[in-house]
Amino acid sequence: MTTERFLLGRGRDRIADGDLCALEDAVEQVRDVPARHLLMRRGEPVREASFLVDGYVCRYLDDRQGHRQILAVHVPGDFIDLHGYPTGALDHDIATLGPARIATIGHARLDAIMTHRAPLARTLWLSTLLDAAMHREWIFRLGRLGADGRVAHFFAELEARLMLAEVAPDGVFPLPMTQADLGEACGITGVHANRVLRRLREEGLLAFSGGLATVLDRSGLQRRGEFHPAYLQHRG
Amino acid sequence: MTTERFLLGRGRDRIADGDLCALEDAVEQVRDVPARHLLMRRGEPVREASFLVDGYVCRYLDDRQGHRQILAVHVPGDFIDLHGYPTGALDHDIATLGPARIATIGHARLDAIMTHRAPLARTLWLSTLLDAAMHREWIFRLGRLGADGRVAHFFAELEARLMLAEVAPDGVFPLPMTQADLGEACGITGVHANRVLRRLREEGLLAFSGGLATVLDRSGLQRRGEFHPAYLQHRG
DNA sequence: CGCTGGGTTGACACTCTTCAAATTTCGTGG
DNA sequence: CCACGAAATTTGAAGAGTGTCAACCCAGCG
Repeated sequence: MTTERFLLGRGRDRIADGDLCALEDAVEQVRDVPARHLLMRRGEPVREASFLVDGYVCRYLDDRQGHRQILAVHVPGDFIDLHGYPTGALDHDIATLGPARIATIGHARLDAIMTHRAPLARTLWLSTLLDAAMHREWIFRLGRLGADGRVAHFFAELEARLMLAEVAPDGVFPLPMTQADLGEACGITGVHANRVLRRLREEGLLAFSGGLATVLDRSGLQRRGEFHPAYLQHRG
Repeated sequence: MTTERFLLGRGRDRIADGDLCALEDAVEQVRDVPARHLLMRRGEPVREASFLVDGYVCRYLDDRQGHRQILAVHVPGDFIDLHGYPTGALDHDIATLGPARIATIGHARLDAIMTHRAPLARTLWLSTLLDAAMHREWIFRLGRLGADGRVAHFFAELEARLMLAEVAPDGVFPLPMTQADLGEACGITGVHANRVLRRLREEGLLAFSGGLATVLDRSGLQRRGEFHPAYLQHRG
């Protein structure tokens, strides 16, 4: 991997140029993965870290009847399995939503970075802490909000993250999820997700159809989902 | 702080003796905090890491009407705000449940540990990753389970963690939470938590009264909550 | 063309919340 | 040790929210 600047988004401008180059040089492979493709299975040993260059990826757990609970949705610029670096394994599955481009960095090369580039090491730690912060917001979403609020919060978060990643600055972004997927993220059924989306559209907050999300009223959507973007801005 | 061995639980035996001593020597203060006491407020700068020696502590977010969503419950042996070390601030509040004893280590001393003790640094990272893994289980609990399953999962997790921390090896443990608190952790009302507890007791799975939890049927409780303890055992 | 997967809608059952009141437990001061 | 007040628990009844099941529609695609 040469100096191709694939590293987008999340905190890119907080990383020193030298560290950024080191990270990009450590990339061993960039591959394209089709939609709805299982990337990593729970329990399998992880030997490399995957960085999402383009597309959408989700992590999920299955319940006893095989119904998924989506735990996180990743956007371009995210490491999707960095927590598998210190632990060596994952406790959940990871799959693409739409087609995705993924860059991988072997754990051995991360070892070298960890020992020789302390500031970058801390940045990688921060990245996993941001994941945890988003997990906490998902807990809040599922625990305290009704169906409408959950969906509103979900889209508000996604839009805020895409904005920070400088992917979709205008409130319109593609999202290759079905209404059933949305339900699996928000803890509701696909049928109910449909009714919720209709209400949010009628209220002039959000339109989502054909895999394209359009935020019609950002502050209204955030209010509806009790969404406060502060947790996305880690000081580091 | 001398060599008093206050470091309990979580992965203690995975830490080299030298590193363990370094950590214990870094402790600057040990203090006792009364029950229902706010320890840290969202947004405030964090200058030290807190380690829970004894007692129970919870982290939570408030919704617009001031209702809490409990995000995590900490047991003896947990760092409760290690994620505030790389970030410098917290995005949620932390409070004691019952009376607690807390040891603090200044971030400056952690800096020294991070640079001179790479294996310990990785252990600290692992500790925050275990937090994230528990967050994911809470997402699953709230997203996929009904009220009975959520409460069962909550107690199953707590019992498993206390067992790993070698605090309550017999399935009986104190838990200074009211039924309303339990509801705030499981995303249900306190009234409903009461009815759920009665059902679980009638099914012979769990008894919880007067701040004392008794697991009557461990495997039954785990089945009821679809709880699989694998995620608690990080390989590291 | 017909098939298939996703989206949409309606009717009904069930879970959980809400509100209210009664009861028990617990801490505290007398 | 008792009395008292506050907090927590318990129970009932009614209503809102969500799930379930079934049917139908629509677009894309072989």
